[in-house]
Amino acid sequence: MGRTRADMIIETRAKLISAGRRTFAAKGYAATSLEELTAEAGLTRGALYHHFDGKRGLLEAVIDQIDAEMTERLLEIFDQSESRWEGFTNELVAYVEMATEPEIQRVVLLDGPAVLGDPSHWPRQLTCLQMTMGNLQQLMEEGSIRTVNAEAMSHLISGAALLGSLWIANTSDPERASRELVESLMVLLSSLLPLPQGSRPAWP
Amino acid sequence: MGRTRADMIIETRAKLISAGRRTFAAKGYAATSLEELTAEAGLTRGALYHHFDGKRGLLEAVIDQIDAEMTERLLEIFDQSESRWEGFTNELVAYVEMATEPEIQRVVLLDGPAVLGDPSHWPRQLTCLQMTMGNLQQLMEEGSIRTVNAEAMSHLISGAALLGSLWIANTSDPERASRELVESLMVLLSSLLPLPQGSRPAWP
DNA sequence: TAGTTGACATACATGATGTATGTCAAGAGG
DNA sequence: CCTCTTGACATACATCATGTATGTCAACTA
Repeated sequence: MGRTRADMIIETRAKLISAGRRTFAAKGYAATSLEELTAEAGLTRGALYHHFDGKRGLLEAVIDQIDAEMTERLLEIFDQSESRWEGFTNELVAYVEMATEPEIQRVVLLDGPAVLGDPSHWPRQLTCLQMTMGNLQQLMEEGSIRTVNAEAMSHLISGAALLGSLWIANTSDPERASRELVESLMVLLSSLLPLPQGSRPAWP
Repeated sequence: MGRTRADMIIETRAKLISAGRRTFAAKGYAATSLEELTAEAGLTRGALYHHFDGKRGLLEAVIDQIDAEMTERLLEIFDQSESRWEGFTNELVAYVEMATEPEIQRVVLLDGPAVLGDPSHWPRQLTCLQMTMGNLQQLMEEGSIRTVNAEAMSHLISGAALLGSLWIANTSDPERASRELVESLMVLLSSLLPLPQGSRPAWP
């Protein structure tokens, strides 16, 4: 009933990931020293190199954990929505607001792609993005939205949300920016709704 | 008529920026050694630290130069278009395709934001982004598109284009992905066109 | 109880950045 | 034409970060 060995391992990994989240978010990946990161966790670099594949490996683990939390939060929001379309849009709005949090923005959205490359090719690619694409496909099958290429469209939409969040977080009045961005986002998303026959004007 | 001193300086800076473009694009910012970068330019790190504010400073200069070239190419495309709306969309399509080039993608779109932060707050913020916003405002004044917040919308659109390009460049069939992405992008942009009265259905 | 595994710490080698100092040619002035 | 000063660039040095190799001691196994 005392601390078994496996428990210690789990605890150590958790401490390292936790310190990683704090330090990466506060100082950025490049400016983070593993020495002080591990010291903050009450460990040494030896532990880190034993459990993870170096600095990169820790970043991957940190991003995985943050992504899991994001997914959970988004799923909850989706479940509380009335329709699938409403859930889809609510999720995106929530995503934009979440992406304003420094931990997510700095670690997942800025350093992540720079260090690990294209998010859609990560080992465990961002579950949030997959949710967006899945929703699009379901909505198309339901006939709730127009037929488009779900993959391409989901990348466009998540990209819009990403840069939008970056803008919000760095503006002097984030509240106002957030409202304006969500409003504009809904305009863009409205193009997914099915067209009444012939109602769309030809481009000027 | 011989090499004057000012000419040498310009030449040296150009050599450093040129080497920076190559090396940053090929190996990424973090993995680039200033020693080999300057050696490739036939110089030493002393020259670099004399002319630029360290590694960051060189990156800024490199991005400035690339951005200037992008702007030039985009302006040309805009000028060859019939209407402002067509110029706007042509520009975006061209942007997506340009952002597929490794130099632009790696240096400007991945490492740039990670090292220098939010692009819209860069010392000389990306001219391309400003062009998008300017176009939106003009189109709104003309009455060619609906009234939206130009700033928010331009961030959304450029973000969509950015992540879309990232996807294209890392897919196994870039040609096909490019077509699909442009098609989806045009769907999203169609939401900017003015609505015939009451033709837009309420959301389900 | 003794032996083995492995979690983690310590020690070391390598290389990168940034800075301080040195050198030598280009331009200014008498 | 000669000297002095400026500054473009190179060299030398200090610091520090990563990664790896080695060591140690507690936990499981037989």
